[in-house]
Amino acid sequence: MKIAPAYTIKQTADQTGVTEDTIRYYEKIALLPRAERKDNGHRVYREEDIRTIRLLSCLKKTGMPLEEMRPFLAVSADADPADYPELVAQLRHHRENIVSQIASLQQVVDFIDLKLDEGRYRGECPSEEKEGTKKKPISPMEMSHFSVAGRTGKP
Amino acid sequence: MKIAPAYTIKQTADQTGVTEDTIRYYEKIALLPRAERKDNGHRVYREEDIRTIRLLSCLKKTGMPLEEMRPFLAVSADADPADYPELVAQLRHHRENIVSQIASLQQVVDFIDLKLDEGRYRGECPSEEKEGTKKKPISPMEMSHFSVAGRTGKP
DNA sequence: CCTTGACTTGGAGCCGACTCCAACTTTTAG
DNA sequence: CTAAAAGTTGGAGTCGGCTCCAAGTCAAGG
Repeated sequence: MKIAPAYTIKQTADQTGVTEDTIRYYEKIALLPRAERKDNGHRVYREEDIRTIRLLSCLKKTGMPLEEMRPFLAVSADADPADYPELVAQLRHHRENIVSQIASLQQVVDFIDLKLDEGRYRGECPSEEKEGTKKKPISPMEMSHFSVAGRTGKP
Repeated sequence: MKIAPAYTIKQTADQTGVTEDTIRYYEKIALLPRAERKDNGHRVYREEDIRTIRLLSCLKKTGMPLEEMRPFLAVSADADPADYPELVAQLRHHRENIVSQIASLQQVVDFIDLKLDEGRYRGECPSEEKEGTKKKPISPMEMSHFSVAGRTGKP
């Protein structure tokens, strides 16, 4: 039998980058299962809990609302996903979302790169083309957004 | 001179997937520049505006707070980024964030795939291993999160 | 024995981002 | 001429996600 290392809420907070308050909050709304307690009532966390919290934190960074994280926890927790076909569907659905989010993000990165490069070798010629006229035929990878009105409400 | 197509706020909302209310709200907080008006006071949007709104929407999906989007608008709007070194720094900073977000998301996708596969060819043997025991040595690409306690508070 | 510190709880308050509303004007259709 | 549709404004309300108390418990140190 090996000793399972245990952590206080503070240590857990430090390790995950999620505040104690937030961890308690997640437990309150049952996003996290009720943590095991010591005799004195203090919460005890294990490695797995920390991994879960990190997963939540990671999902959160991607803008996912807490409610949508529940399916992940269900799978993460114990479940054999195959037991819950509905859950599997949800997961697949989320996978799609995330994949398309990655695409979105990649576009934003491209956008930034484009803008940064653009600035780099365009030596401040007084461009006065009024509006909407593309200044330069940019790479085939334009894809979507960017480049907007000249009317920015500047004096 | 070619005719620049113009859109109502409703059309704009439809095209961007952002509600009219939200568009007005963005204008109110000056996240969008004050839209041009017709004689009757109605807002008029152009292609560029629509692109901008889509960019906002895209950034929002990634969980970015509205305030952090302002630099993007500045660049998107008119600016030669090179003129504003501070802005360039911000952009680079955001680029980093986004790249690491992509990595996070990729991990989540891997996580899902792993879980889905796991379920696929594990044919429902009555697993009763109590807790935390990894059921199977999984791929070298474990990387981070997932797999959590068996204590999920389920009846 | 008393303080300090790390924890507990319940609940209040806060901020960001909408979302909804009432009151109003204008345009279009019948 | 009236009514419906689509817009305007300012402001209030809502909701998610924390964040911050106050009051209390317990454990160890001086």
